[in-house]
Amino acid sequence: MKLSTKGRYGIKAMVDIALEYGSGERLSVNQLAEKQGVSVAYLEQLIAALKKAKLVESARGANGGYTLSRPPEEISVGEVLRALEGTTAILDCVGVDGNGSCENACSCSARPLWLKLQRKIDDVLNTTTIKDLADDYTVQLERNK
Amino acid sequence: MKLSTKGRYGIKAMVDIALEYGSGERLSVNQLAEKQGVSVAYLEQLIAALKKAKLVESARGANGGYTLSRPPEEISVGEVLRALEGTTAILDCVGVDGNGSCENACSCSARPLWLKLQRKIDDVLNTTTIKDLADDYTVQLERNK
DNA sequence: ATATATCCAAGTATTTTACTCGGAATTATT
DNA sequence: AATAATTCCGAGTAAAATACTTGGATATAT
Repeated sequence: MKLSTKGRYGIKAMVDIALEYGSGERLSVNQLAEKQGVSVAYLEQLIAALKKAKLVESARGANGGYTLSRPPEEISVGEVLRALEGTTAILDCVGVDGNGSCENACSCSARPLWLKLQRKIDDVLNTTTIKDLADDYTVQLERNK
Repeated sequence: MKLSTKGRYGIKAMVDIALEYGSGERLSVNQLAEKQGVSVAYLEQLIAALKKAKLVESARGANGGYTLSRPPEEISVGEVLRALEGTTAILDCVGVDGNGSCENACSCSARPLWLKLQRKIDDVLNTTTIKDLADDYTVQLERNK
C-alpha cells in the first residue's frame, strides 16, 4: 500500500508552485526539479498530468513555466493525487465505479473494512488543500531560520 | 496506493479461520483456497507468514489444518496486514523507524500530510478486529439466506 | 538568431507482485 | 506397514507496475 513517487513529487511540486501564487511569478520544470532533486524529464511527465487535469497553467517559451490555475485553497490534495495516479482507491472494488469490479463484492468478508478504510483516506485527502500544506511549510521554514 | 493480493487473501483467510474459532475444527489450506478461488500453493505462502507471526497455529498430517492462536477479538486487522506485507506504512518516512529514511524529512512540505494520512489509516487498522469482520460477515450471510 | 522553455511519444530498466514447482516431513486412518 | 492427507520450505519464474530516459518538435522572450 505504498504511495508512488508520482504522488510524492507531484504534491511537493504543487506546493512549490502554490508558494508563488498571486506573485505573478512562474516556476519552470527546471527550477522545480532542482528543488526536489528529481530529473527534469521525469518531473515534466508529472506536471503534464497536472496540466491535463487543469490544476496548473503553463506559459511556453523563454521565461515560461507554471502557475496554479486556481487558488491553492480550492485545490485538495485528493484532486492532485487523482490527477497523478488515476485514483486514490486502495482496491478497484472500493473505487468510484467499483461495485462491478469483483463478482463477490456483496459477499466479501473483508469489503466492509476496505470501504471504511477508503472513506477515512478520502476524508483526509479531500479536506486537506494545497494551501494547508503551503501554510504549514512556510511556518516551518520560518522556524528553521 | 493499492493493497496487494496478499493483504486481501490473507485477511479473508483469517476471517474464514475465525469462523471456526472455539469449535475445535481446523481448516486446511485446501479448504481455504477453494473458498476463495486462489491456488493452494500461493495461499500456503501467505498462511506461512501468518504462522510465523503467531497469528495462527497449525496441525500437521492428515486431518491437519489451521486455527487462530488467539481469540479473534484480540487480533487487529493491522497485525494481520503487517504480518503479510511487512508494514502498513504508505511511505518509509512515516513508518515506525522512518525518520532516518529521508534526509529531508524535517523540511518536507508534504510530510505532515503523509503523517496525518498514516495516522488515520492505522487508526482504522488497529481498532478493527478479525472478530468485527467475522461478525459482520455472519450477519450478512443470514441476510442473504 | 539564440537561448530557454513547454510539449509529446516511445522506449527501457528496475522493482515489485503474484504466482508456480518440487519435494521433504508429519500424522491420522486403514 | 502402507497410504493418503496434510503442513512445511526453498527456489524459480512470469507478469505487471513503477520509475525513469531519450529524442525530438514547437513556442516565445530577448
